[in-house]
Amino acid sequence: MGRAPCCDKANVKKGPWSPEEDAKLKSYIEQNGTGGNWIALPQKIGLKRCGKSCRLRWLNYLRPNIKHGGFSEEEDNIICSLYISIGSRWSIIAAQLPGRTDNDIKNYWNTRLKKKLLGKQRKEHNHQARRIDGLKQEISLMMTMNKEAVDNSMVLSSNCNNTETPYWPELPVLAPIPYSNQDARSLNDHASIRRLLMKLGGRFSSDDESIHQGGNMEQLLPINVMSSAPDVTIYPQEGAPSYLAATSSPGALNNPTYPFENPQFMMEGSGVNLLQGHDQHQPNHDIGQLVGFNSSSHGMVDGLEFLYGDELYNNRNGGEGMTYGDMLARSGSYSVYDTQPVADSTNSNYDQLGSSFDELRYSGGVAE
DNA sequence: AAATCGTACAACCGCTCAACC
DNA sequence: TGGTTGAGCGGTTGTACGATT
Repeated sequence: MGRAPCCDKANVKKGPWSPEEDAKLKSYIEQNGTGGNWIALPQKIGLKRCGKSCRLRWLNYLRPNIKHGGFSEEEDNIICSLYISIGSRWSIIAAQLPGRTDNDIKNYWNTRLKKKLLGKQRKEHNHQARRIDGLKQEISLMMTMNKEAVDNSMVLSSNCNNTETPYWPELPVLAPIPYSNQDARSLNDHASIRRLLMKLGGRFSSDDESIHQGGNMEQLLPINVMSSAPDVTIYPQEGAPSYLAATSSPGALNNPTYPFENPQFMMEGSGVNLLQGHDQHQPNHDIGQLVGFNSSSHGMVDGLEFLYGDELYNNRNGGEGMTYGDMLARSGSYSVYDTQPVADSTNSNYDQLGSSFDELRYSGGVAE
């Protein structure tokens, strides 16, 4: 039994709005406001439209000071930055861009910005494939370097459109970030894009994917992470949900108030590693030992085909064994993890672990 | 010139949340 | 306290239009 429809679908007009309809709606709202009831509004003004449709039309098109198209570089950067930080919460992103609507930004992201980044990513992948050997040496070198040296080797750019280096937008996130189950749902769907953004030059940590897959960080096996670059760790304030803990982007290092002006958060300074487990002194293991890449039980890399290239993706689907370490090496990304071994990939915790590792500890950004 | 394809954007759908009764 | 309802949100679809074949 579904919920009752918000209006009589049979007597409601759908499709594009006519100028007459626009004029009716606009003039009424400008004179009387919405009256706090969108459902009743169309009847009041004699429009054969659903109230939801009226609301959308007003918010996305008729409202004063709405801008359409012509996104600036700065707006691109803000969108990228916020997407990395909070995912596809378009309404929050829109709140940071005066005159832009969530729908507009969503469309812009899906039709242009995402493709722009994907195109760049493909270029990078081809380039990186040629330096795999060197990369492996680089990884072991990096592991022995002190933190400052590693940090210096990271090329961080504030420009999304920079085609020469991986980028990480350095713009501050200004919005308070409310969180809800609904938010978690939406975050899941764009995880692969965020991975792309991470790979393009930054690091990102989030446990949201594990949450909406039914996971609970406290239920997971201890996971320890030793990141090779300084991070800022955000701790939820007492009383805030534990899943609010997140590691900021390197861009945050430039902004002492990053990432959220949100009383739910407190922040410890740079150079603090993300420690999600209990024992931070475990030896480092290749995560490939932990997460077999030929498992069919979990879509750990679903959606990553564009990130790692078709060949890689096909290998995985073809059942060829490939470790996560291999994947990292081939993709030109690397990470240094502390983990607890998992004996069996069919373990019931596997799904949770896979997604959690994937989200929590993916890091990228190899300096050219 | 017609058909096909790709892109951009408007609009719709279904869901969650919160207010209200 | 539980049910109902409207608002708001994000994902998806539909369509117009320009580019390409």
